[in-house]
Amino acid sequence: MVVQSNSSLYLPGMNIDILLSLINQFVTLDEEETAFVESLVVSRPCKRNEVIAQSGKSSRYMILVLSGYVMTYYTDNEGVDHVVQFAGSSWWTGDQNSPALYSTRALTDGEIILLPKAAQDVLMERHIKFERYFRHVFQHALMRMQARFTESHRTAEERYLAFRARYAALEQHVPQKYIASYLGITPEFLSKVRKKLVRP
Amino acid sequence: MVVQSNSSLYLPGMNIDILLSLINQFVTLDEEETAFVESLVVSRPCKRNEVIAQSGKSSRYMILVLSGYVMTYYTDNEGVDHVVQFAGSSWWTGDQNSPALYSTRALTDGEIILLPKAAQDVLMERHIKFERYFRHVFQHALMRMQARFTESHRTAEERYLAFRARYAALEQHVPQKYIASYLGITPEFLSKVRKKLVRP
DNA sequence: CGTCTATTTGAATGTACTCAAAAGCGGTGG
DNA sequence: CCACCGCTTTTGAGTACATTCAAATAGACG
Repeated sequence: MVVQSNSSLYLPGMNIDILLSLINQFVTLDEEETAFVESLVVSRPCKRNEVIAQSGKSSRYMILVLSGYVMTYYTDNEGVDHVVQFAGSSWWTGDQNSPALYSTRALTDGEIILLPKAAQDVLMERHIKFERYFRHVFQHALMRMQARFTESHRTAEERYLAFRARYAALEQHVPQKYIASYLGITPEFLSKVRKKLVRP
Repeated sequence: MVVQSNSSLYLPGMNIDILLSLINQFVTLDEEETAFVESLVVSRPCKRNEVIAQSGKSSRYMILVLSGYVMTYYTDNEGVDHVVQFAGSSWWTGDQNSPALYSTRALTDGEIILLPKAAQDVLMERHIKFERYFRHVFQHALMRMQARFTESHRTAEERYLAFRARYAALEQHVPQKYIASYLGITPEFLSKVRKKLVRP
């Protein structure tokens, strides 16, 4: 009997390779280093709407998306969620703050790698290559965040068009209300912006 | 004859010590490493309104403020400046992008250390301690930028009150129009916010 | 199929902006 | 020392962008 399924097959050994090839684009790991990072990370599938990491917890992770999409968000004092970042395949997300300010939730079924914060510290401590790699990751995350901040000074319509251009693939998978949240506007207003773009 | 001056005396040798003690709070430099960093940085005074680094240039610097205040800003398509960051004593500023997106300008007379981007790369390449130190700097800059982004969702009045609480010392030295720019509002509106706070 | 959530639509409102003009303030030269 | 100039800040009126609230419609999932 053949089991039919839309979800991709889960093959533990294979997934770590995506992480290794990402790191190897920037530094070259030897056998010991490769084995070391493999021993510290956890690769696992995740289901749509699953909360992968919760704000307020002391357990923090760097999260690498292997397939599917996730979003990282915070919840303000009035209980409203604000999306900080979307992440697709080969993107890191997570939260450096302790306790964590942000939560991460799966937007689609997919697969992720979890690197616990303590394990990341051990990696960086033990091998300079990991220190270098994560310096690179943080440096680029900083630049992206600065760009995001800069964009927030433009109008909602401009931000939406820029979002579309950049994350075309995401729009298929993400409810509009989360896109509105990412853009910093209400779902109602995003609906009006979209309407105006179709027939101005 | 005695020359009178408000500006502090400029003593070349002494200034680097502030940089070294900053780094040594996080890693411990030996003699060679200390000499190496000393050989790569430039310490110099800066004058009010002087442009220390210019956007669009390929020459980029990490800038450490020793005394006085500086601001880092970008200029949008309409020619309007937007303040990204203020920096006071012991704060790093600068721009990782190439070519640079941001400019840095002195708000008061003061002293700064310039670390050219290429020199920073050499430092990080040669000694793991610098790699580690700057990873730490970037990681924290990222968290501050995330916090700044988060704040941008609150009202102008809330942002102004938060700014005041956090940068009380700065308010003395910075024209209101730059504070307005930092807060993402017009100078006119900041004036109205302030008026309302005095007599609501 | 029915229920629950997401999206659309409209009206009223609020927050912040633009433009214009007046008032305040600081530095400079006579 | 004062008067003037340029720049910053204040003030007001009118406007634009985005929100809130309410209700109707559309979609998704069990």
